Amino acid sequence: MFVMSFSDSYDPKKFEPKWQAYWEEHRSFQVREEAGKPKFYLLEMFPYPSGRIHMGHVRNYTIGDVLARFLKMRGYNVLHPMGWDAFGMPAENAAIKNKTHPAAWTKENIKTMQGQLRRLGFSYDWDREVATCDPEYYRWEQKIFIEMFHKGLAYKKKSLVNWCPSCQTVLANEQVEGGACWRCDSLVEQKPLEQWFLKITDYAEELLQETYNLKGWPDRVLTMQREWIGKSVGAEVVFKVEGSGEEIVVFTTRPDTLYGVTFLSLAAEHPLIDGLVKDEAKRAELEALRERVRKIDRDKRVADAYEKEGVALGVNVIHPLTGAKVPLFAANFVLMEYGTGAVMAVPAHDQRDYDFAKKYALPVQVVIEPKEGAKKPLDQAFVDPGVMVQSAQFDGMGSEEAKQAIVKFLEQQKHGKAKVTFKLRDWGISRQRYWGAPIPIVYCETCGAVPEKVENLPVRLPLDVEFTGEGGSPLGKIAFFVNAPCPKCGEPARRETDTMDTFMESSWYFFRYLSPKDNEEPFSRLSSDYWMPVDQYIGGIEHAVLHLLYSRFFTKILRDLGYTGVSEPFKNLLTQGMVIKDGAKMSKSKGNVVDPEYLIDKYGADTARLFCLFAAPPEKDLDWNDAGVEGSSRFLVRVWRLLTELFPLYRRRMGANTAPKPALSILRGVHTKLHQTIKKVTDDIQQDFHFNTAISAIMELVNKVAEVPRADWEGEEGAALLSQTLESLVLLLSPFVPHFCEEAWRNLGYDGSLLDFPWPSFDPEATQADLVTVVVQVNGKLRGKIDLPPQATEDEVKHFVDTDEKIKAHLEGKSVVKTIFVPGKLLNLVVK
RNA sequence: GCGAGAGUGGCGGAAUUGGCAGACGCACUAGAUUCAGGUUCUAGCGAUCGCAAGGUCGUGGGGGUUCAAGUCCCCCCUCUCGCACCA
Repeated sequence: MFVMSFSDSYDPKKFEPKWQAYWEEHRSFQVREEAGKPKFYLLEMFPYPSGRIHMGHVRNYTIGDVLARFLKMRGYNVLHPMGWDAFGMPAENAAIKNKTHPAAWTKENIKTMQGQLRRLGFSYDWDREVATCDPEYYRWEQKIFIEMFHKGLAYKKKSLVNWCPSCQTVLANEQVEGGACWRCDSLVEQKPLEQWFLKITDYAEELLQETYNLKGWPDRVLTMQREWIGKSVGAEVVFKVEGSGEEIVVFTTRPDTLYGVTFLSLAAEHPLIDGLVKDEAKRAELEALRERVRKIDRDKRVADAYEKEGVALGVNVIHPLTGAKVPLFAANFVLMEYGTGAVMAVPAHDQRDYDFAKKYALPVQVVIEPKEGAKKPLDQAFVDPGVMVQSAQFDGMGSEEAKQAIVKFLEQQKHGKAKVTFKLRDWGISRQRYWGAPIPIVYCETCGAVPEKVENLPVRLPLDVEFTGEGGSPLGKIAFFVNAPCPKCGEPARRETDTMDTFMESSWYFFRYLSPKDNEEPFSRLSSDYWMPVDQYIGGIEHAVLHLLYSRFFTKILRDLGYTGVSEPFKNLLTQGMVIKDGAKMSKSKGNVVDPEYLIDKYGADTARLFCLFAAPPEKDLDWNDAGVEGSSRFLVRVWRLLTELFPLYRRRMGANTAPKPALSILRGVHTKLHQTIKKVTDDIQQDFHFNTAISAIMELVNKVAEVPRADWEGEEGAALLSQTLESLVLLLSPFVPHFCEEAWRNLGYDGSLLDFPWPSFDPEATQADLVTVVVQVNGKLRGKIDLPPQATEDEVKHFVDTDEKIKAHLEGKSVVKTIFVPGKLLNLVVK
């Protein structure tokens, strides 16, 4: 039924589609829970269906595919799903521009991109495919939202929010980068709006603590998350305003400096200011300050670029411990969003306060001195720990120790308390856009905001909508959507017209893959208990604090709602580098895009895959190089030709994993190299994903095999080794270039797929070469080399040295004072 | 400014515990095959001195430890990324 032959030249077009169809028909990558096998959940970040696959996708998914295939051959039950992050703004923009519908546009793109992924031969279980715009997907998100609402984890609040004027919608804090929109780079404005929020701050401490247990994540991602969460331990201190009942609460991380407070600074927008300042001239001055602060916001704040300035409010506050009167200022460097929007100023021990005090000639009161004695005069703030001075009963205490002591004292005196502050804010998830999952809430005159009944879910996004491109969500204009009965009292009410942030969908899609067709619940607990957590997650670094933080948060929510037993979704994370060409990230605007489909057409999918893997290790940026692609293609042609040439000598399964070490020296070399290569490829794949070195090791093996004269393969020993070598070679290459290897495997005479064969194994003893090069150095400089058995002794190497004229020349007239011998490596003679 | 990472031929990149720097590939050069080009094959390919044998230098710069440093320590420079007045 098949021909044992390598008669044809390498022509990927002829067999790549055939093998894709084979895997499909045989459901080669379909998996289910199996008790007998170790499980491995391998996940790559699912794409936004923008229209076409780009090189970044090819790289990301090829990296994942190598692992998936490798692990499958090593006996793991590998879950490797794929889906679509299908809601989002580009669909809406395209709809307006091209007079189409976001749903149609998205569906079309998914179809195209799915075809492209298939053409690359990725090993997905397509039966688990998920598209987040499917009502059967977002239905469960709505249910989870409602459960969060009931637990007080989803709530509505009016506040200043980030508004992108170009996207015409609100952005979460995580989605503002340097004051600009993460998607379109427009400058973000602040706008007061009523919005739905998720209480991620309830999980701030756990999200932070767990970062210390995520051993399989890159440090830099964990650091970014920790900084984003931004925990500060300190205290709140209450200052009474002189001549008024008002109190001002400040947050400080330096309670040890409390006796050094010489004034107080409020944020320009602090709500107490208006009540405290009656003077018209002062009010005008304040207004000018606020205007400048707003402008700074717009121009992106750069710490050093703006001088500290402020307005004296003409009001004093009372120091809670000393009773001293200290003046109150509004200052441009105090942020309303952080802490309490009010700061106690200690110029001696905080550089900002010091700068401010110098400018306005305010007193500087030292309360901590360095252990080695005070430096006078102070020309900048002293911010290090030291010894307490001028601090009443705390004098002489170490400042670190005094932090706690002073907080304790404040608590006793009821002037303050210990306090922990986070930079992390609650996650605003309302979006004033159409193409997203509806927020399942109905507003009723009498009952207020009421969640939709769970049995009525999904709240479907209406598809019959006009796209005009004019501001605002079109949902508000659709009467049959907006008008809904109150789920509680049944009276006519109005539906929420905002949709959910699309990061909601991507925060739990990896759970939905576990039972994607479940119509009882979001996903089954059983499948989650079997598959979760994701063993290896692969994707771009750009989601370090967005998607990856939200997903961690959602997982904890799902745990607390009883859906899963895991607290962290991703055990190991690999962040792959970008694809660079001509010094810049590939992008349409730069005009340096290479279309993957063009590559497949020209060279075949295997070449495209091979180049992505060979050009750089996964975590580094990949520098695109058209000539390099040629090289990868050439390598495959070369291997194919080698197989074709050697095929007549090949005898199937003759020494498949047992070929003994031959007597002939050149074959012994191949035998050693083969075992070394199996070891190296295996280690490189599973230890650090360094596929580039794995591939170069295979290239070396191929070079070695090609050097052997044909006649040397002909005896029994040679044939056994040839059998093992060729079969191992094909199996070792198969995770990287699967179509090539399946076809080669078949040509070698096998029916079916090589996926059913085990990964080659090696004999550690056989990796040891007969001879190793021992280096001879004189005074650390290389003077000679000799090939000797690895166990050669120092005396044997010295004996060689005595017979080598070149080395002897360097020893002429000198005496050896010391020798260093590293067996199998080198001999270093130190002479005088 | 703070934090993290990186700096190795013309290029992408390799180098267990410190032990032959430059694996593998690309580009390039010469030759062979073909002869229209391409493909393929052989050889060369860090710099420098030398006819050669061979020598000297060489992993951003400077110092140090060591028999031996790309690798360890100290100082400096450059680049990339992240954070950016967070009290």
